[in-house]
Amino acid sequence: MARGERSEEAWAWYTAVYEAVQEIPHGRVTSYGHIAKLVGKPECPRQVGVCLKHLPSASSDPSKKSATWHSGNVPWQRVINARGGISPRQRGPSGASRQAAALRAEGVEVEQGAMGEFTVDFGKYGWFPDVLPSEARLVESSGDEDEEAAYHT
DNA sequence: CTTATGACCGGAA
DNA sequence: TTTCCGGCCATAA
Repeated sequence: MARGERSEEAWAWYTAVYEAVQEIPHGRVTSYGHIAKLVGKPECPRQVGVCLKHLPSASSDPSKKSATWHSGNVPWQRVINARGGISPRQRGPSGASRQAAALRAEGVEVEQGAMGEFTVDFGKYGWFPDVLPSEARLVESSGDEDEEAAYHT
């Protein structure tokens, strides 16, 4: 592929990830892997983390909204790992604790293990739709030959 | 230029 | 149960 194609592809990837993250309801959480699956790249959960790492901080100055995506409009804190835990950043624990605090602020119970690791109960707060709500709307109007799968808790 | 390593995951051993 | 491995690709050294 052409070199110029790379950046364009990357932009699409970042956009898809950020939009998917924005669909996570308030007070719920999901995993990197699930976001990756929702955007069509189930084998790239790692790159989801890369996107969030690159997510700029929200500008406290409203007149200076340079970036479309930032921590003010993308609920990055609702994305945790598949084990239901907040992975400790390499850069120090402040990031993880900040994420835990952000989740608690919206009503999510975050427990802390003996090792200082933060965990969330997916049984209570997990959000794992088969497809994005925006896409699910399209499925609704399609043929209903597909039998509704039994869904139990 | 080449390696190594991540805000990761699922399956195999 | 645990550990290991391949895959993805942006960055750092």
